[in-house]
Amino acid sequence: MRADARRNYERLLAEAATAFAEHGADFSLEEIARRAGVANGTLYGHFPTRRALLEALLGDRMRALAANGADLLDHPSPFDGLAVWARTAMSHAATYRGLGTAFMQAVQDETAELHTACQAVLSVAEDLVARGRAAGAVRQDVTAPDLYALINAAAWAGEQGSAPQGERLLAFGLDGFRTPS
Amino acid sequence: MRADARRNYERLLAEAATAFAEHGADFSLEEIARRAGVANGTLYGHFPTRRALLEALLGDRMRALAANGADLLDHPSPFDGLAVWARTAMSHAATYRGLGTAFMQAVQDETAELHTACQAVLSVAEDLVARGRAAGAVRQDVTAPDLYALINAAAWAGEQGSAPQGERLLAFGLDGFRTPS
DNA sequence: AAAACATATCGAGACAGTCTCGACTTTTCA
DNA sequence: TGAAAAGTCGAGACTGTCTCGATATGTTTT
Repeated sequence: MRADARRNYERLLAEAATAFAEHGADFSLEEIARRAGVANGTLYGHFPTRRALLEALLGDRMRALAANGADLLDHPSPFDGLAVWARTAMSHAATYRGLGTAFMQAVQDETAELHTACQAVLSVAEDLVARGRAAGAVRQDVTAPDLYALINAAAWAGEQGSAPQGERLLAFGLDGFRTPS
Repeated sequence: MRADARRNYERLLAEAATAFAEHGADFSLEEIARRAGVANGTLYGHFPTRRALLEALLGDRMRALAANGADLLDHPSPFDGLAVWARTAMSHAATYRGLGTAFMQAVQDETAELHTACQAVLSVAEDLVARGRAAGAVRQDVTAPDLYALINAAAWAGEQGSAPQGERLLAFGLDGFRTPS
């Protein structure tokens, strides 16, 4: 990769990160290019789609999230392990406004840049849920997609209303996953 | 209201209803005007904003939903009354893709055309939740905004994934609202 | 150091959408 | 019938997405 290309690439990522954080994940790409001091064709050269840009920004963190979930399979309480991970995952999904939507779409769209990362997350969710079910702490009818949907829906609610509202929703949902005593 | 104006108004509403149902609530207004055989200025004359159009399409149903909730205050089981209403509310919010978002925003934005209708719905939610709490069927820390957020978040999840996924999320969330036994 | 090559960048332009506004047309009713 | 009121039209200003050929820049070779 040429030196100037690398420079522009980094600059674009940096501007995108702050713009998305402040204004949501559907902020104008044209404006991001402008802020990075680059023509918009250059932006599209590096990131053919908005999702490619998101993958570049979030891919590592998504993979870290999957790893973190794998670690929590050792947690003394299967239920708490799952709950802790779910809260972490939700705060990831709340990094930028609009991310929950992107994650829900990416997991279904094979061609999405984020697809692989989302699959990894879903697979960890499956492991955590399976462990909870096996331990009798989680209802038998709870599935990994349920957990994934809950996490993203709670993040979405947090974006729409207030962050605490999202957290409350997650907490109630997780309690709904519990085996009734 | 002039006869031709009324005709155009109705025609626009009809086209909007089918277009929104098929393509979601952010379908092009320009295209709706075209389908109604009217210039786009005419559409904007009748409905200054997209939300005004949504209010015209959904206002009555929202008010009916509030009335329905009031009736359910008589339900033999406070919890089931709330649950039945929540399911109805969710299927309302799933009428068009993108509606959950509109409802969440409308309840906060005083100037939104849907604001009053959403307030009415929220107020019924409050009554249903209060009754459940009083009967000991619903956790003391559950609030009307929690219920409203759950309904719309579940509708959102249904849009993103599949409708059954949305219903599952609602069911788990409602179970999370239950007083633990 | 300059030529030759590969790589990036630029920015105009095609396209779609939102929204406004002044010129024009239709309805209404006195 | 003919104003006045009411409504409609559609061009045009604006923002955004995305593409592509001309141009410029960095890198490698001689």
